[in-house]
Amino acid sequence: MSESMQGLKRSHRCTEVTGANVGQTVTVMGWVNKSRNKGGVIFVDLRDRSGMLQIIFEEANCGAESFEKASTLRSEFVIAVTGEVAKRAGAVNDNLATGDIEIIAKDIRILSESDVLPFPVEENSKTKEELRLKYRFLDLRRPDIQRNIMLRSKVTTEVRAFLAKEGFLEIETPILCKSTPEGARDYLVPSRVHPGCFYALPQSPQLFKQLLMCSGYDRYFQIAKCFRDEDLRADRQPEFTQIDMELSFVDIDDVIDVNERLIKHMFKEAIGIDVPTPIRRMTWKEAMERYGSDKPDLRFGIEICDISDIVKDSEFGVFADAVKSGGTVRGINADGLGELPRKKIDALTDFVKGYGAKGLAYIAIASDGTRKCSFAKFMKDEELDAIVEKMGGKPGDLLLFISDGKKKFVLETLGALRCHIAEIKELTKKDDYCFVWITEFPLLEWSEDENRFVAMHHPFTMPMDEDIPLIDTDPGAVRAKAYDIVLNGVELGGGSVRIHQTDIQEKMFEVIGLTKEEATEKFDFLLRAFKFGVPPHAGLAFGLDRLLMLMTGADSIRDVIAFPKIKDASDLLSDAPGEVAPQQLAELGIQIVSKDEEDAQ
RNA sequence: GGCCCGGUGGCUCAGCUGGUUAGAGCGCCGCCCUGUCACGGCGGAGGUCGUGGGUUCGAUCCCCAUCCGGGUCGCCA
Repeated sequence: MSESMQGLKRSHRCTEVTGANVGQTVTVMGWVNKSRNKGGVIFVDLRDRSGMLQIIFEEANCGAESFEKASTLRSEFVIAVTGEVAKRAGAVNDNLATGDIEIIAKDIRILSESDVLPFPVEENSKTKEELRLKYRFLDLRRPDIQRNIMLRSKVTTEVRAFLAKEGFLEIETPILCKSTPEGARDYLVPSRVHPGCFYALPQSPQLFKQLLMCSGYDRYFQIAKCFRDEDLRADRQPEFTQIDMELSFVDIDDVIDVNERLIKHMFKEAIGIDVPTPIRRMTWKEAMERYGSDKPDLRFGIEICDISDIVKDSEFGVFADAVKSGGTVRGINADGLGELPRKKIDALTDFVKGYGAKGLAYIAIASDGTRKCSFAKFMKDEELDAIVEKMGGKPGDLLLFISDGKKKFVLETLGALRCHIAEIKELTKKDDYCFVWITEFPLLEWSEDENRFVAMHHPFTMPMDEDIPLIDTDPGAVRAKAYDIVLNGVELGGGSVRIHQTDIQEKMFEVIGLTKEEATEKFDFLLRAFKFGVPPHAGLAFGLDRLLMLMTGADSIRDVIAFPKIKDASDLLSDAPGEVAPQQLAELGIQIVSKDEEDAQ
């Protein structure tokens, strides 16, 4: 039985009723979180997005009919209650914001009933994600998820307020775009009017925001949906949201300055955290050498140490050969883990093997100073001493080493191991916010697959002024005016100063092996715009989902997105993607070729 | 595409070396209860152990395949 709310008006959300309202008559509406029937008195915890409020039903106050209705209440019924606010006659509930008051019900309407739930609507759900996502509308009722979603709204509101004050204009860019084959895989949308032609959904508004600079809008921002058809992770969804911005007549420091103030504002207003500024800056090279990552987690130390010099002439072939072949041997000191059982060390070996390492060498120093070393028989004592000394090994420490002919591989694997160790040692507190700017990224990266240099960021990224001459002589050494903002090992955002001079842009295309014709074909509209007066400009984009994940302490961005997709990019709630009618395909001029037919051709 | 983890009443889980009447807590249903808030008391219902095949006298358990979900490597300019 569902009743109408005709003639009723909600006067308060649940937690908007306070002690100041005692004696007043209020009307509240929401969901029955829980009903406790004591026989002659019925307590109902009413819930809405603001929180919880206790309603009390006694026949003497609400009459027989309402009391009878109250006795039928079950979890998640939607009700409207009119009653008088009162100080609690019984014990105060300190766990509730409204724990010292209650509503003495005079009248109740059951606006909607509910089936028995597939899982409880409660905080810290232990329910499998599969089920939660199938019933996402229920999952979204959980107070912790509601707080996440509401915080997300708070953050975007504050971003708009801050950037508007700073002179940014919010401008929308197209969702139906032209496919640009560089970078991630595009989501494609077939065109009905142009059979055989496709739009692409934007991976980011990159080219359009640069055009807006060309058009003189000066400072642009957008809360922009972006799409990438790549495999998902806990922090990657096929559609995600960026706080995207671009500024004219600026250089790196201007972008960093306004964004540090934005970060400060967001963290203060959203979660009450004071972010100290200026935020530390670290070059890409330093981050890689010390932490094995371009997004180092600086909540803990455990820095990487180079022992190549010590072992390059040793009898241990694995180490010596790695150095001789142009590689390196490096280690980290997992201090305090010297007594780690063999099984756990083997687990660490399996961990690095997951990254492709052939093995993990170790020196375990027991608390009495005795060493267990996986490569002791190949090493002279003085060599081992030198290694331990260089790495600051003390009794109780565990020294772990990786060697390989490729330095990048050694650093990245140790970088991952370093974070893994920190997790084991529980060094990563979620409310410890360690920001760092990573700067001076390489402009170019050598691609083994394509046997050419490719742009590390994108081909419009400006080289550092002093490195411009190197483009012709040593392209791999050129540093870019690119920067990432990193928080607790997560790449929160990134950007760059863009090239606005034709000669540098042409050089850039040349070095990545793009002919003038190819460049024109791929980036025609941007290059055309650049002929007609282009201001120096630079920009940055934050991953809003990751930002919220870190602010809320969620383990996955799925917990801060209202309707996320699962690992295979489908949606368990709506069942997207789905097949479409043959008629729809015919209109689009699309023919589905089955696997068998494809093989036959 | 590779590797790892999981799938047992509505939910969360246990189930040893293959033989159990397949259990527990919560939830659900019924009755009782006027100060509960993890309410309480009494009683009750509810399971093709993801699916298919195999081994075996016998499979929730072992093997193979497959589906579903999670993590991760590759991938993500």
